[in-house]
Parts: sequence; structure tokens; C-alpha cells
Amino acid sequence: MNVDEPQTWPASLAEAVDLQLSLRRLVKLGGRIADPVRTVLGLDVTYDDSSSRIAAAAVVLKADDFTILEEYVVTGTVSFPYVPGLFAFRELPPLIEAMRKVSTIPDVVICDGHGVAHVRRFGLACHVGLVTGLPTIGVAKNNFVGVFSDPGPERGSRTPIRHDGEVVGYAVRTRAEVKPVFVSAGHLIEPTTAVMTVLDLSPRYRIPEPVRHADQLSRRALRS
DNA sequence: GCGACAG
DNA sequence: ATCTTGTCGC
Repeated sequence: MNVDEPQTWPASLAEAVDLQLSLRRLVKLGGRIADPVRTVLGLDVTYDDSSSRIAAAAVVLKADDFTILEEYVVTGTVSFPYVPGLFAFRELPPLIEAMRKVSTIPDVVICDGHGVAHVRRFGLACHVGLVTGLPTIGVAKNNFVGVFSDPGPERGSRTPIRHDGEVVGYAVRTRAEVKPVFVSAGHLIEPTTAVMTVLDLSPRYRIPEPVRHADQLSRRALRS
């Protein structure tokens, strides 16, 4: 895959915030993604804070049967502190390296974290969308900004996440009776399409298959 | 001011 | 994120 090198890399937290405020103007919500979706790229990162080690995984799946087409993992060293709202700067360097190994141009990219459901409307999934030019979706295990009511217990149930008077994402029940995931658009996709896509990619477990595989791969890589 | 805070 | 296997229950 072609992945743009982030032109400017922040040297301070304040610069990182400024960069987000600048880049967020380039985010496009909406548009049509491939229908049907044929290939999906899942991304995840695992850390070991004690050793400052980090592993980023990129896994390409066939969307109809979840067959693994490609999988790569890159290990490195943490280069940015964990600051809520800025963790794209922590995860992006190894993720870009991993994505560059991918041959397939996926129809959509699923990121482990938020998209526009973010303090500055520019979460990891938005940033990944800009550097790849591909449709991206953020899927987080915990809510970050805004408020929501608990969706119904059945799989497929969803409720809006409201922040500053707008809907920034959805709490989505991907598995009956299990805590919802928090879905928001990253780039080049419509919020409701993002929700549908995540449900399609989560037939059995809470976490969508692409991210689940990337999580396992990065975890294995760091434990060896 | 206080608490909360994606991974 | 991480410390952590098997086990109980729908």
C-alpha cells in the first residue's frame, strides 16, 4: 500500500494538538465505499511499557468468509507518550511501517480506537484515513467523548454518542448481552455505513474480525 | 477546582 | 495497555 509519510511530525504535545486541528479540515465524512466490501484491513498495536517495546499489526481479510489474505507485524520502540487525544502519534509510526508491507488495497480499514468521536474530532482512524487515502472506521472498546444511553441487549442494537450537540458515533452491540463497542467514522465513509460494516465484520465476537486478528498477532509478536 | 481520560 | 487459566453459563 502507498502510505504518505506524515509531512510534519510534532516535537511537542502542543504541536501535536495544532497538527490535529489543521489536519481535521481534510477529513471527509460520507461517500460510498465498495459494495459489497471484498477486503478489509485491520490494525492494532500492543505495548510493553516496561520495556518501551511496541508491536503494530496489519491483517487483510476477505470480507465474505474472513479468510486471512495477508498479515504483517512490525516491532519497535515507543516514541511518544500516551496522552488521551494524542495517541495516534504513538501508534502511527509502526502502523505505517506495517501497512507499507501490505499489497492489497483494502476496501475499508478498521482501526482500534476512535475516528471523529474525539476531543478534536480527529482520532486515530481519521489520521489513518488521511495518510492512506482509504475509507476508515474507528472501533474502540471504551467511550472517550460524549454521552450515550445503553443500547438494547440484542446484537445489532445501537445508540448515538452525542458530543457538543452532534452525533459523533454510535455505541453498537456486536454481541448479545455484551458491552457495546464504540464506532465512529474516520474518513471517506458515512457514519451509518460504518456501523453496518462493523456489524458485518463482527459475526461472533464483540471485536470485529480484522481487529481481533491484528490484536492477536501484535500480542504474539511482543511476547517473543 | 475535580474527575475523567481511545491504547 | 498490562498483571492472567480455567471455568461457569447462555
